[in-house]
Amino acid sequence: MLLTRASEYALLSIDKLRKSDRPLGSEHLSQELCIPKSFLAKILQNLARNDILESHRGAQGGFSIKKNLSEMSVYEIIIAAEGKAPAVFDCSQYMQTCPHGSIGGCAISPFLATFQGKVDNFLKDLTLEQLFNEKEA
Amino acid sequence: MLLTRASEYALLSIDKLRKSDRPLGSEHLSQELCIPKSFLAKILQNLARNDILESHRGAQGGFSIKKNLSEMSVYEIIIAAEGKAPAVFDCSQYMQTCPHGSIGGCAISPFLATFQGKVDNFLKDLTLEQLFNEKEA
DNA sequence: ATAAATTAGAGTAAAATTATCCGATTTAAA
DNA sequence: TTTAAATCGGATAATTTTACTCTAATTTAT
Repeated sequence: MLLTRASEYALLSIDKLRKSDRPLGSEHLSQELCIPKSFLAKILQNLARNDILESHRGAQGGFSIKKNLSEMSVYEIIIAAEGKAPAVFDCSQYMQTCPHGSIGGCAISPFLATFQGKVDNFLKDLTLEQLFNEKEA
Repeated sequence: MLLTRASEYALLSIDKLRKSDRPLGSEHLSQELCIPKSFLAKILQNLARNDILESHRGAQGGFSIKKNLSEMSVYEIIIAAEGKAPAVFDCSQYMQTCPHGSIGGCAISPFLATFQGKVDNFLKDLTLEQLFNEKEA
């Protein structure tokens, strides 16, 4: 409900790209990471469309990192990779059908909205630099 | 990959139970919350098995809250409701099949483990009391 | 006793994710 | 300017996960 493989593949690709001084193609990345090529290509395209990566078409093309890692939050990677904001719960589907309305949506159960907000803040504050550079405990 | 409706239903049920002075049955909760009865019953059972709720069998039975809200973390609710710890990514599936091993598991891509750890800490530090009582901004 | 309620597990249906395919377009380099 | 490398995009198929159902047994207050 929150993160799928698209985000995982995105992070793994970015990790490879940040270590490379030249653009890497989806073919190359898919082989090294053992990710289906066409699927990865689509994810990389999404990242490029959201200004996280830069795409270089044509021969010797590929993708390279566009922004500084410290300026990239996990939150925006997820949005780009999955095509939508990470939703903890789908808290809008009930309103119409539930007569009592006691479950209905984050508006009526505000603590769900509180939860979502806390998750959002957590993901927005978490930069890629933190992920990649942090020493393990 | 992280949270499903089971967790959502668990939280909504707990919110109802905390406001009631007597046990509420799965039938009652399912109607008020518009959640399928059999499905909810299973979730409540799991919560009871993990000492989050107390089950009262027989006539006039139902479920009641066992612990103090300030002692319950969202993390343990999730584990009880979903039957397993919340995994950000399934970072162990590659090792065997990927010849390069460059993706393989959190051990080889330690930043995935870092990410998982940060999410775990976030969820463990978040108590139900915080969720239910916090004023919205 | 009886009715209300939990307990348990297997099985099914629906939805989302993951992946593939194919052709078109772009572009660097020979 | 030809060629090959690479991205792009839409449709669709396969797989996995989630969500839910059904049936039946067990427990227990009244």
